[in-house]
Amino acid sequence: MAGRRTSVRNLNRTREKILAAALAEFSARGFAGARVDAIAKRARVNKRMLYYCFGAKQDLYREILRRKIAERAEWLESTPDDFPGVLAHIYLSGGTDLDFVRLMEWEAIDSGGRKCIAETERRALFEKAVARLAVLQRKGSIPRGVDLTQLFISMLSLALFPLVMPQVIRLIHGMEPTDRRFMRQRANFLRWLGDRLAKPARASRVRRGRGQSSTRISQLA
Amino acid sequence: MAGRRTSVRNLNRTREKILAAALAEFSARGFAGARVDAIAKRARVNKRMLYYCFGAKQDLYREILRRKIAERAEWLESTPDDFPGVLAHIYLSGGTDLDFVRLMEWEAIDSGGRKCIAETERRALFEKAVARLAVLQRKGSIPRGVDLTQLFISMLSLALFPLVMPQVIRLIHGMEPTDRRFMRQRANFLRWLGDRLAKPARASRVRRGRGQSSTRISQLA
DNA sequence: CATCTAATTAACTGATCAGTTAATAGTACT
DNA sequence: AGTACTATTAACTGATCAGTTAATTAGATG
Repeated sequence: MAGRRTSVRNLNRTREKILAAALAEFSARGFAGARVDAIAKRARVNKRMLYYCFGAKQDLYREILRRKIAERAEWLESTPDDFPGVLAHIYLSGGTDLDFVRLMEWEAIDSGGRKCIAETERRALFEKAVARLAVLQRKGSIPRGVDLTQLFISMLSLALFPLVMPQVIRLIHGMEPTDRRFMRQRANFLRWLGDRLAKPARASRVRRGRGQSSTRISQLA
Repeated sequence: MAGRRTSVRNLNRTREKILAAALAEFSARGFAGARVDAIAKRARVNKRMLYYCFGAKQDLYREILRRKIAERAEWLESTPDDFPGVLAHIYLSGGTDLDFVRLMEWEAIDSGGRKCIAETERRALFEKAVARLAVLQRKGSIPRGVDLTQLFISMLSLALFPLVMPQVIRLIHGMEPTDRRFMRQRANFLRWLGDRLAKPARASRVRRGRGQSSTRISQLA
């Protein structure tokens, strides 16, 4: 009767183990490359349980995507309100989540153009993010006339690319994109870049003194 | 004796047909997802001929990668010498080659971190590209103190991201990243961005008047 | 035209893998 | 302690796929 922790049977625990294993496997190998047997083995669960809990491989995959996207829903919502800082924040909060980036990459490359998971929600999320840029633009921290859609695409590009193309980072830089030193360098650079893009204040601001974002703009190594 | 074009047997022609078909198939589905039978069918060639001409699937794949990379060797070499223009040029000349971008993406995601094809050549190519940025920096069109490695990574990010993550572009923008109108918009934006990043001239330049790159910086839709 | 080699073919093989079957063991309730 | 249901298991199945076998045919050479 009591919910002892080492119970031999516990469907919820089994479910959680499968989800964790499936995230790892799908992130590593994508849908086509993932092996149901490998997920079962990783989860230390009989293969049959995957079908018992989640139905077909395809259903499990969708569930994993759905959950990861939900987990990242606040990603673009909780961005700081100063423009230059947003870029580095997006990078550090989303562009360093390996599983997330890889799942998005598999989604991009696996399908020729099928409908995405949670399409309407994601579209709404992006729209809201662009709207927030519009606010910043009206407040004057983004120059007038800039195409905000392209700007937003560029921000995601800058934030996600390192984990999307780790081999390119390795070839150019020599470090792994997950290396803490690399991440620090990149965040610094993105702060500098954000500053550059931000509209120079009407008066003679520009040189130092904004506190929030412009700490450490030295870009030497 | 004469090499008539409609000869029933012609190994070179067979080879070319296989290479073209393999590029399409590997670009679309990656190494693991590509089907040898599908390549043969696309090429209208008996499957056995793939093995006869190229050995195993793995060998054919490497050959495709090798060729595409060689084809793109001059990609970063032939960049214009003015800084703001380089970014848009990289985008238009490499970031719109779907097969190329997809092969790089498959390379990124397929392998856990195995050695890349043509690793030393590519490293040298990237090094040279960064060195060219250093020249521009010394000439004053890139601000002092900027981390050129990070800058270069950012340029590739901005140029390649749309084709790397087409579904994101679709969700944010509504258009396909291959759409001519999208490409024009993006190139314009990248010109603006390049201008922004470039060092403002010592005197009072900044407002208009550089000719080479700053044509069309209006960013309204 | 006889012969030899290079190009091409259809049919096969063994491995791998998603999904299924059917039997078994734990748990709750009476 | 019997009954009913739920979770778990091992073993199986049919499809798919990379790679192979062995036979066949086009064309060059003498």
